This record gives sequence, structure tokens and C-alpha cells, in this order.
Amino acid sequence: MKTNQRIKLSDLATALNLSTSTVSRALNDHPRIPIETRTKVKKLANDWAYHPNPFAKGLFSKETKTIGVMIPCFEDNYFSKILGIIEDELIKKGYKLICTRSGKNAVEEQSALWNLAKAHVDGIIAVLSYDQPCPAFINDINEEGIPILFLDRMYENVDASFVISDDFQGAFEAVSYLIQEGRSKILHLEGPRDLSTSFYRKQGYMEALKKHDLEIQHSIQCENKEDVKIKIKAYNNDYDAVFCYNDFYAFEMLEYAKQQGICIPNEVAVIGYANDPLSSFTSPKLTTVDQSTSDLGEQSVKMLLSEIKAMKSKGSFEYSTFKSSTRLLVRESC
Amino acid sequence: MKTNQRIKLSDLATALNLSTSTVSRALNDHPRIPIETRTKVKKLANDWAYHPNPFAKGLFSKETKTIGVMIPCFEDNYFSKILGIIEDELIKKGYKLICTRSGKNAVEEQSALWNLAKAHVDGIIAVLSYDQPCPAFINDINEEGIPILFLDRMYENVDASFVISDDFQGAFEAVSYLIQEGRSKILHLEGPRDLSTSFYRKQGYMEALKKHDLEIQHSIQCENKEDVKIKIKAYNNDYDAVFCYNDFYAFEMLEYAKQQGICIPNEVAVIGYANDPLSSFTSPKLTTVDQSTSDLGEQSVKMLLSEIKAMKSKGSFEYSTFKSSTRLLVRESC
DNA sequence: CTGTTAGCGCTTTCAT
DNA sequence: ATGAAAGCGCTAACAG
Repeated sequence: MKTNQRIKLSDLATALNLSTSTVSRALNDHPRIPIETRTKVKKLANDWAYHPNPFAKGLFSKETKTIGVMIPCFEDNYFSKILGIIEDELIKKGYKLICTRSGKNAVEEQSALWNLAKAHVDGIIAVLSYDQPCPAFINDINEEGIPILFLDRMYENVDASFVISDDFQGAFEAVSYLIQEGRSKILHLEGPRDLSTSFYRKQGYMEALKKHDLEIQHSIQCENKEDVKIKIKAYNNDYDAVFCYNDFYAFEMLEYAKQQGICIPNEVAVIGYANDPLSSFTSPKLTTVDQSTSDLGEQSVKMLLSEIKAMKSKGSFEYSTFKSSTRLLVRESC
Repeated sequence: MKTNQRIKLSDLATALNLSTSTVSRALNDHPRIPIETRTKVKKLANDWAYHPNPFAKGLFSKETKTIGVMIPCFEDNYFSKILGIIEDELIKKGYKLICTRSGKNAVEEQSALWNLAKAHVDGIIAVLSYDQPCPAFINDINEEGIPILFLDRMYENVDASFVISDDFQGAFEAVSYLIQEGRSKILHLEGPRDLSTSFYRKQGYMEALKKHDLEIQHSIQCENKEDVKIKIKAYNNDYDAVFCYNDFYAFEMLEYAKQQGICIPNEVAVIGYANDPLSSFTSPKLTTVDQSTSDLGEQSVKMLLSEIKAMKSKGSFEYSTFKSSTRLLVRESC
């Protein structure tokens, strides 16, 4: 009986000698349809593998049950872990996930974001890579009625919701630990400019030093991991610890130390950030700051969905910010 | 002038004192609309950031311009690299990417796949994790008019298109290399049961031995990396090389060797598979088989889109299979 | 309790 | 060259 055409509501209606509205209501458990009709309809729908055309539904309801997620890349373990969590949560709530990456520059990033808006997703979770979001642009997206939530990175002067990891705390604890362990000449390999994560990790580093009356601060700005070996040279091995913006900077540091014959952790302690799987494979195994990817993923979805809900019912929603805490994973490099 | 409602065709039509049909045609470059009308319409559309409702379009055209991709997980570098390539190609062609993972078991996997069909994607690229696809199930999806292409793994008795990496060749070359280097007691750490990749890599291993008249074959089946250390023990270090199903098995092997005081590569050579980023961070650095993720990603998209096109125009399409070649990355472990 | 009807935003005959 | 009208599959007023 099942044809190789897609079954639609009217097929069921004809077969059951009912109107499409009754079938529709039965399928949606409308209270005024008697239970037996409902079950009868549902049975046939099931037998015929009927599934509603999401486009017809979406056209009417203005909801697409689709969330757009933009991350810098799929290969970075931190982001792919979060993406996994997000997908899990989304599926639970009956949403689909359209995902995309930032691309190679600010222009591509902006167009990727705009593509999500054009796809009429119900909401967006974005990790921006290249820029502060242009407020006008965010506004354009909001005008489409699409809540957008920023993940991992914070932007000043942007009205939006944020789900971030507590970079200040992560750095503060890491550096405090180094100090407790007796290190006193602590360098910081600072992350890319214009990233809030770089900013707060540096703040945490400086605060920890300050708190322990270590006034000598050397924060070495590295735009990418290639900068590390080049810039660290200038310090003539005159340090006993390095707190790195991320694990990849730390791997470079580890390699540099090996080349220089510097013994880690005896001569120099190293701490990374993000708990990349690689970090437990280096020798020595890297001490690193672990961010709660599950918190981050779960909260983004939770907050975004509630904004969507508010948007739908009240036409507006409140921005909020969630900051997830970190924990130091002490391994062999310090 | 722009309201915070979504602009629709009729808004443009009203403003320009034209009918929606004319506006629609103008936007779609219908030849019978004079150029100047077209540009006028396009200008306003652009100024007002008009973008067509994909759901209205999709409802009419039956095309959703969306491709569903299912992979085992986002964290595996091999798959996330392919996913990236796929997204790039898809964007170029104006498609969006809905992605999902296999989940924890065959039931979840099947429902994930079915969810893609329900989302009315135009086509599916899938890496199955748990099972041979049930032909009836594939058929159900085909009946929806959705071409489905299987990636990375091959299934006998399934009518479908495949894009796979040449596992036989990869293994054959790796093991041949080992033999050339003078190894003669070569073990194989075989992959999970029921995976074509396991099967062909084992075949390649055996063929290479056979070709060089090395008849002693020890293929040790390991369902997962935890099996490695347990099962390898039985061989009492009586081997001079190990060819591993994947890099993670190889890492276990490396660790085992370290624990046993076996020197790699002097006493035992090790080769992994997949060129995980980790593999160049171990010490010694792991020799591994590199699969062309770009070939794999590009071909899947190319083939799938042409099937979609054929499906649309002729109502049917031909299955085909693409096999991508591999290359051995010689590093320090052999 | 259920059917009729209109409409979501767009495309496309079919007229003119 | 352009407009009017119908229809894609679904839902929800509005009858009855």
C-alpha cells in the first residue's frame, strides 16, 4: 500500500475516510478527538512511516526546530567536545543541528553567521574567531527574531547572552599552584590579541602573582603557536615556570625545552590550558586547566532554548551570562 | 523602513508597486523581466536584507538544500577532518549541513539516520558504527527519495554508493615496508569485528606476508584499544614488528613497549593507521598510514550531489564506488 | 466531535 | 511584460 512517494496527511485522511484536520488533530493529541480515533490514526501513520513535512510545519509555525552552531573548526578537541554535548542536548529537545565553521577570515565568518540566519534557524550558538561582533550585525540577526548566544568568548559592548569558561579563575589557580610549588619567575605565554580568553587568562596570571607579592610579570604575547619558540628565546632561560595560553603553546614550549636541554619539570614547570587529548601523551605529561565542556554545552542549549521560548511567547527575552568553573589537572610537567 | 519583521516577497512587491510574481521572477532572473526591473527589485531586496523563506521555497520545490551527515563522533580527528571538507564543499554548492552522530548503539544509530530522513534532507552521507545497514531500512530511506551514500566503511549485500579509503592498499604497503626493512615476525593488531576496514587491513597484512613468503601470521583481534595490552602479552615479546589497526592501538602498543622495556624501533617496529595528530607527538613518533581525508570528503559530496541531481531529473540514479588511495608516513617507530 | 476554509511565503501556470 | 490565482503540506479558526 505504501507507495514510494512521501506519505502526506491527505493520504492518511483519504485512507481513513477522515478530513486532514481530524488526522492532524489526532496526531497532535488534540483533546477533543476520541482516543480510539487517535490510536487508529496513529497506527496507520506508523505503519505507513508517515512523518510530517517539516517545511510545511515550519512555514506555518515559524519554527524550524533547527539550531545553528558556528565554531572555529571541527578538529579542535575542545570545540568538538562541546559540539557533541550540544547535539545531545538538542536531540533530547527535538531540535536538529546545522553546523558551520568560522572560515578563514572575518568576512567568511560573518557570512557563515548570516547563512545560519538565512536558513531560518530558531537560534544560534556562536564562537567567534576573528572579531568583536559588529553590534549592527548582531542587531540584524536579532531583527530576524533569532536569538544568538556567544560561547567561550566574551565581548564588551555587545548586548547578548554569553556562556563562557572562567578564564580568570583557571589562570589564577594554575599560577597560584606554580607559586605554591615554589616557582617564582613565572612567564606567561599570552594568547591572541582581541580574544577575551587571552585577556582573562592574563588577568588571572597577573592577579595570582600580585597576590603573592611576585611583582615581576612577563607576559609574552603570541598570536599563534609558531610565535612561541621565537619569542621565548629572548628570555634566555631565565624563568622557572611557564603558564601557557593553551596546550598547543605548551607543546611548543615542551619541544623548545627539549631542544635546549631544559629539564621539565625540574628546571622549568609548564602548565597548558584546555586539556587537549595530546596533553596526556606528551612526555612529561602536561599539567593543564580543564574546562567543563559539558557545562558549557548544556548551558548554551538550555539558555538558548529558553530565550527562543521567551521570544516566541513574549516577543522578547533577557540576556544572561553563565560562567563555568575550571579545574587544574596536575600531571607531570610541574 | 525596514521593520523588525522578516521581509517577505509581498513587502517588496507592495513597496515597488509590483506583483509578487514579478518580484519573484525578477529575483530569479527570469528572462522575460526587463533588466532594469530586475536590478531595481534586487537593489531593494538587498537594501532590505530580504532572504527568501527556505521553508516556503522547500515546500514548493521539494528541495531543502540540506545534506545530512552522520559520523561516529566529532572528536575523532579523522572524521572531523572529513566533516570539515564536506562542509566546505557543501557551502560552495549552496547546501547546508545537518550533522549528527551515531550515538551509543545500533538502535540510536538507526534512529539518528531516520531523523535525518525526517528532516527531509536532500541526501545523506553516513559512516555507520554498529552494524551492517539493514537493507530494508536503507530501502525505507531510499523510498523517501533520499540518496544515501556510505563513507569509510563498505557493506556487502547493500545496494548503495560508497566512498572508502583503500584499506587493503594501506595495510599492504605498510607491511611490505616492514618486510623491506628486514622485519620478519610481524604481528597484526586487528580491528573491531564486522568492520570492513578491519577486514581489508587484515587482508592487506596477510597478502603482504604471503607475497614475501612469510607464512607466519598472527592477527590478534582487538575489539577496542583496551584489548591491546591484554592480548599482546600472550606473544611473549616474540615478534619484531606490529602493524596496528589504528593509531590508538599503536599508542597502546608504544606504552606497552615502554613498560616492558622493549625498545622501539630497534627491537620492535610499530605502524599505526589514520595519522592522528597524536601520532607525531609520541616518542618515538609514530609511522602511520595517512588516508586522504580531502579526497574522501570531496568525493562524497560530489557523488551525492550528482545522485541528487539524477534523482531529481530522472527519478533514479546509479550507484558507484570510489576508493581513495593512502600513503605511508614513515616516522620514527619503524 | 469533525469537516470546511483560509493562509503560512513562495513559484508557476494561465491569462492578458 | 506583468498580474491573478492555484497549490506545495500543514494547522487552526470557524462553523456545525
